[in-house]
Amino acid sequence: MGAKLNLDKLDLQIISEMMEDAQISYADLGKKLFVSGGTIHVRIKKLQEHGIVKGTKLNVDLKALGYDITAFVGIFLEKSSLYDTVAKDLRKIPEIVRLNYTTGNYSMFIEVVCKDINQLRFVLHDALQKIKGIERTETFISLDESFNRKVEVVQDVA
Amino acid sequence: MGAKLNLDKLDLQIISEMMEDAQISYADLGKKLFVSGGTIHVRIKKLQEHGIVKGTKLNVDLKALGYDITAFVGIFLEKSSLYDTVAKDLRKIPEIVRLNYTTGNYSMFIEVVCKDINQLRFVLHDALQKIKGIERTETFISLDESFNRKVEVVQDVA
DNA sequence: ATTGAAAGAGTCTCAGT
DNA sequence: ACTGAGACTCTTTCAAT
Repeated sequence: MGAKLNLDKLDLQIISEMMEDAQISYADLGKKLFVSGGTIHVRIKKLQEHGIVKGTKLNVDLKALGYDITAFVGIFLEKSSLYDTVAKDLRKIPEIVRLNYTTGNYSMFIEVVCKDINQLRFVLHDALQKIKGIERTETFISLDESFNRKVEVVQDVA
Repeated sequence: MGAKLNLDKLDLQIISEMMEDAQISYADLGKKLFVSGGTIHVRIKKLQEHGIVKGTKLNVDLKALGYDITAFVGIFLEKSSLYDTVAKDLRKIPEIVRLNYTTGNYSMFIEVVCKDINQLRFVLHDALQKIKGIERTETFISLDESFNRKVEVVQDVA
C-alpha cells in the first residue's frame, strides 16, 4: 500500500483483462499484450504491493444458488447523526449486502439479496423495523438486471 | 449448465471460502475443510460444469485507481414500454456499471462510477439527457460506502 | 465419492541484457 | 525494465478404495 504510483497502459490492460478473467495464465496474457509472462508477473506483483490489486474472487451465479431477488431500499433516518449506530445494526443482517450513505432524498441506501419474497418480507418488515432510528423506508424490487459490469479502466479495450 | 443439482455443505463451504479468496490452493482449502485437495478439485469442476461457478475476477481497488465517486440514479420513463431502447442506450455509457428494472417509484435504477464530479456531471447532464424516453432522474451520490459484501451462502462460516 | 501419487501446467526467482 | 530458463508449486488425471 501507499506511495505514489504511475500506471502505464500495460498495467491498465492487465487489470482490464483480469477483471473479467483472473484465471488466465501469465504466459497467455503476455501473448495477448505482446510481452513476456515474466513481465506480467512483475506488473501484477507491483499492483498487489500497492494495494490496487487486492486478490481474486470467485464469480458465482447467485441465481443458480437460489438467490433470485435483489431489492434496493432507501432509508430515511430520524436524525442523520444516527447513521453510525444504524449502520452497525444493518451490518448484522446478512441479506443486506451493501450500505451507502447518500446525498439526496434518502439518508442511506441498501441493497438486499434474498432467496424468495418471504425472506425479503422478513428483512423489510421484521429485521429493519426493529432497528431504532429508522423513520421509514422505500423499497425497489429488481424485476430484471439488464447488466452489471465493471468500470472501464482503459479506453481502447483489446 | 442445466440439470438439477444438489449442493451439500462442502460445496457451499468451498463457494463461501473462494468468494472471498479464489487464489487459495486446493490443498490448503482441503486442509481447511478436512478433505483432500483432489476432492476440492472434483467439487469445483462439478460447480463449474453446472454453471454455478463462472470463473474468477480480479478484486481491484477502484478508489486507488481514481474512481472515487459512486452515484445511484433513479430514472422515470415517459412510457415503461421504452425500457428496452433506453436500456440499450444506457449500456453504451461506460460509466454506468449497472442497470436494474425496478418496481416502485422509479422505472429503472442505475449505478454510475466516475473519477470526479465533472465526469459525473457529464454523465448526468449530457449523456443521460440525450437519451429519448427519459422523463426525469433523481441522483443519490454516495458519500461513504459502509460495506459491500457477498451474500452468505452457508450459515456456519469457518 | 474420496484419496494419493504421477504427469503436466503455471508461478516465481534470478542472472543476463 | 524486460526476457528466458530453472526451481518450485499447483492443477489435473487416474487407478485404487
